[in-house]
Amino acid sequence: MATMKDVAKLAGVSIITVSRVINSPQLVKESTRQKVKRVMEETGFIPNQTAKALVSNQTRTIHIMIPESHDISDPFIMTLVSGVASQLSKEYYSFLIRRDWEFPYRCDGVIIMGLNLGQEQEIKQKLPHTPCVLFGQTEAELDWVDIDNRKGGYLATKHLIEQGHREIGFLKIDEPKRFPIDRYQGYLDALTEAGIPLDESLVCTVKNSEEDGFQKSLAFIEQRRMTAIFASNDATALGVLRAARKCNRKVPEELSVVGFDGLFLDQIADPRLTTIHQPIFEVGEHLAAQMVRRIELPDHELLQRLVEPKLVERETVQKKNVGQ
Amino acid sequence: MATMKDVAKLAGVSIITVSRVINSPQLVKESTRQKVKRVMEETGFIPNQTAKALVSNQTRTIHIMIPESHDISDPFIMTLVSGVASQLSKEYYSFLIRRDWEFPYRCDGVIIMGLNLGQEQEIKQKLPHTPCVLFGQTEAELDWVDIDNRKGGYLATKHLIEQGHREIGFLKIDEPKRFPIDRYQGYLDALTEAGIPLDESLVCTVKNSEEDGFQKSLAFIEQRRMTAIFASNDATALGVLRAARKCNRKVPEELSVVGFDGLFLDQIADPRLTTIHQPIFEVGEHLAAQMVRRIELPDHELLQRLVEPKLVERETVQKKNVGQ
DNA sequence: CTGAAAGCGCTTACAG
DNA sequence: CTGAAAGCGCTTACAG
Repeated sequence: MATMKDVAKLAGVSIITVSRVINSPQLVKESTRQKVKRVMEETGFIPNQTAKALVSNQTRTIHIMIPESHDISDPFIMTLVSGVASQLSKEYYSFLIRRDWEFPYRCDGVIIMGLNLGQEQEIKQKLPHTPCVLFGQTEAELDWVDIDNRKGGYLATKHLIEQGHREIGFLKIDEPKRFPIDRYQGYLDALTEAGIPLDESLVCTVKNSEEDGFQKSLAFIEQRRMTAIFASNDATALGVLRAARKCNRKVPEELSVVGFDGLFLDQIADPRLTTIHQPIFEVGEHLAAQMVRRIELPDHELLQRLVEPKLVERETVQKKNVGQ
Repeated sequence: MATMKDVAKLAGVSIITVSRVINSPQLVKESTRQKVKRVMEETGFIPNQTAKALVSNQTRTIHIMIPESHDISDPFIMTLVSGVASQLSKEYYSFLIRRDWEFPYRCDGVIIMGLNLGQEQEIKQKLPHTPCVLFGQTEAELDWVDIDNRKGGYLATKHLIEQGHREIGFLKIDEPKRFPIDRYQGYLDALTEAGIPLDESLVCTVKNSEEDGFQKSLAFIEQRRMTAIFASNDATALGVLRAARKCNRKVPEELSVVGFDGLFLDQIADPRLTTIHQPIFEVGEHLAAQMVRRIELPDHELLQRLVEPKLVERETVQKKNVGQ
């Protein structure tokens, strides 16, 4: 495999000139540049990035931090990872998945997901000299990409209101993260806009699972007289559908349901779930693009980007019946 | 960031001894080893892999070749990529996705998928000095991992036969790959075992799409008097379901259908599709594990592994009716 | 516009 | 059991 040394000798120039042709060609006289380029083609020269990395103290490798609590074979994670992989690869950065904070390898930057509220503050201590991009917005001075969860919550609730519903239950995910709060806020936004006062007895806190969605909404459905439920994600929405089946309340005729995620579960639900779709693959691409941006432009202003989710209408929402 | 030089000075040994403690500790006297290890901990020393890579001519980076004809956001590819990423990361190898054969970066090995029949022969010329692992079996002298497609085809057909079906249609994917042939062979195996002679008029060639599955099976369903169809993958099986709906043949009462893939489409089908599930995430893990194995043991014998698919029974197969 | 020289942080025969 | 020295293939002030 040809090295810069070989190319230099064949082109009758010094090794430095070859380096310049690659990294700052404008500094090299046209004719020498042509000559060097020709030799590079003839020899099939590929620069050794490892040597470059050593001298410039870069690795061209990104880590993506996925806490051990998340299953990598989950469709959400697979989609995010694929988006990151796709974009990084286009920019010729490689990456690997990291499951904890201790790690025996260096990298140029870390993409971080799954943080709890407040944990953002520790990031700078844990990774003092490493550029980071977070999946999830924060007040901290960090780069991030996030879904506009508040907008999503608003769209879901507004859709139900437009179908004539006024008694709309809300299942709030019980996790110390920001997204449940934002989705709840969006729910409030839509109610306020429509002049519907908040009935706190229609708001219920659930664990993030189909099972708890089922358990909680069982009691919930029987006690309250709501005509629609907005569940904070598709897993709990599936629980609602099961509970409705058990209570003999037909969906969507007697109960409308909207979920949030739109990755997979919405389509296997029976009936197909109307939901707010999060473009997670794109989020992964943005995370990667911002990571590379930050590495190559360390002094760039904060990179923070909100991605729009959108309503996907399927089979679980219907106009409120007159008798309902 | 501490270097080996710093550690050596603090431990009062030479830099070589530090290197030995890391790479071949058995060559170092117990007491010096302890001393060096302590200093490494105190200084939080992390070896610079880039420097190691340069001197040992390794990159600790793997490429995965996904031809441009494949969409990276397809669930099949996302699952495969995630399996590869997961396993490589455990072994501290990073990776990137490559879309063509020309590539300006070096790597320690290439995982290759999506090859057409016969293309395996060119691999060694295209990548003369790079270890490769293929997704897809071949006669060529190469490492590979594959789904046992013949076994899968056998399981699908046998399941239909056990339900009393004897006129079983087969949709053969029209691609210059090996898997359609293997699945067809499995179909023949099951027929032979049951003593059912092959009726070639029941075998139909289709493009790999829902649309062509629909078009071809339309005529197919009307002309023939088969009671069941085994489609070579879930996309074409969905086409069969649509065609059956159009011809007013109820599935599974009047027509049983089995697909192949079991990644996603099978669950969104209506009714839910009985299919042969391919464990693609695991295939990705095996590909990565074999890649690392080959790199670290270059003279190891050929690494070739067949992964078992399995039948997932859902709603599109029924016992053959007496009148059918 | 071009080049000689030092150095990035490791490993590896070779010597003792 | 331990160390001095060369070298992996690049980049980067510095000089001319």
